[in-house]
Amino acid sequence: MNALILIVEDEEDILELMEFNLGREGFETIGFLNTKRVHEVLSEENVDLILMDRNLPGTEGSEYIASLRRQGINIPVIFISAKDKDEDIEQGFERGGDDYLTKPFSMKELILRVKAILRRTKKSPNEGNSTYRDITLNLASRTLMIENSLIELTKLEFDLLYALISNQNIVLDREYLLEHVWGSDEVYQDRTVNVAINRLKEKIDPDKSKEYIKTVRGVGYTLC
Amino acid sequence: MNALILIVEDEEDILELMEFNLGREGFETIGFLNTKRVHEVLSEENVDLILMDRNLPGTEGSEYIASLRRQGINIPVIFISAKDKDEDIEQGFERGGDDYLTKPFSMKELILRVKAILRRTKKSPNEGNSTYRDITLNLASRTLMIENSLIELTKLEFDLLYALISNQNIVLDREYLLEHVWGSDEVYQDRTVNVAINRLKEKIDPDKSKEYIKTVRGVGYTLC
DNA sequence: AAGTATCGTCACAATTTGATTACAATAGTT
DNA sequence: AACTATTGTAATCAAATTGTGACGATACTT
Repeated sequence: MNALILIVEDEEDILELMEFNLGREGFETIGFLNTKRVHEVLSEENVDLILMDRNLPGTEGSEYIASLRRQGINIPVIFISAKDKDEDIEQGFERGGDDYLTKPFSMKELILRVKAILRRTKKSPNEGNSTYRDITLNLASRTLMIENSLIELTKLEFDLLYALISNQNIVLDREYLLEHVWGSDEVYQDRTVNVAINRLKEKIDPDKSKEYIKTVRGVGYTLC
Repeated sequence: MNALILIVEDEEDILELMEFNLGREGFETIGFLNTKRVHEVLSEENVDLILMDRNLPGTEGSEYIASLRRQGINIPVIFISAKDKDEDIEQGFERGGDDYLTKPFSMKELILRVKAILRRTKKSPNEGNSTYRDITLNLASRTLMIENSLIELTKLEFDLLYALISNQNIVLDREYLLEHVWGSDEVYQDRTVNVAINRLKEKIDPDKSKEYIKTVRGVGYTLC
């Protein structure tokens, strides 16, 4: 999954150049000429890094970032600005910037700094995250994302999906599931699993178009 | 708990200047004129950040860092070097640097960059101030501000909110909370947490309009 | 194609869980 | 010591979750 970088830069040609170069490195980019629709996107998309110009029409970039920080939005930010005085740089960092690049800047250096930040902040693959196709399970927050939309699961449903997702390509029989998901002390019927699987399917694929969970007749269920 | 910064710089007067300025900002520092004893210290002390010169007697700083990285040591590194060519900077980042400052540099900027990196990588929340949405916890004065108005919390309530706020997006189960907020010596019931959470909710959101704390049925509570 | 075993689905009941309130116990203050 | 604030526990209520049985649908076998 490629990192998503949001760019705010009011000079259209510079913006294009940045998007082109970052895109060539395999990053996804969303560019804006001002901050108007940024907040909207931040709440909808999973942005990994923000590149922010400071001299923007209307808003001042670093003030905008400061307001994001006050809202508890801690996405990493690199300021890219012609403001190169010591006080300017100080202000940029104090308002929550992670790095500060002064114009004119080299594309190469920008890319290096982008990578350095993402290397630290982007959740390294499968650290607390389990994925299968377009499903992402986050263990810590106990949340399920399917195609960037959040789906609420009950505890049982979550544990069940986690068992399946961490045993991809392995058919889990009902006995195994009852023991590992439900817990071994109580005694349940095999049908209990059927119904639970069903309720899970209904939540993660209401249209029945994805077929995430495959039934293996006579044995159990699997994600494959 | 102050951050510990390890510095390798072969020019003695620059090293002293750096230690003096960083010390004045409240950082602990350990300075070296070469890399000889660095590894030893890294294994004994809990170093939060390394400031590394490149032109050192004997070793080349960035090569030394590269070897640390190969050993799985991922302490953040800021290179501080007179090598300012594009290729030099590229090499610095590729060998595992998090930032690159070219000599001559301003102490102010160094401190800002140090803080920016520690803000992200150090586990402890930044400077005793934790925020979430419009909530601000001040650890030093143990006070809580919500939308510019002061709210009084009891010790338990404060500690509980602090646990939640410093683990945003992570569901904390009752066992964890009892151990970390209440303390592990005594034995309490799980319900105790419910009641405490309730009292906290009542104080921080009497109208029940904000929904700061989310209940995760069957698991625990989270701020998200 | 018919028969059988297995599974999906639905409705309902049982259970679990959390919120809330009241009250008792404890600690800290005057 | 009396008072107050704080906190743990128990009881009650409401709600979400989950287990079960019934039955139709589906897949597999012959």
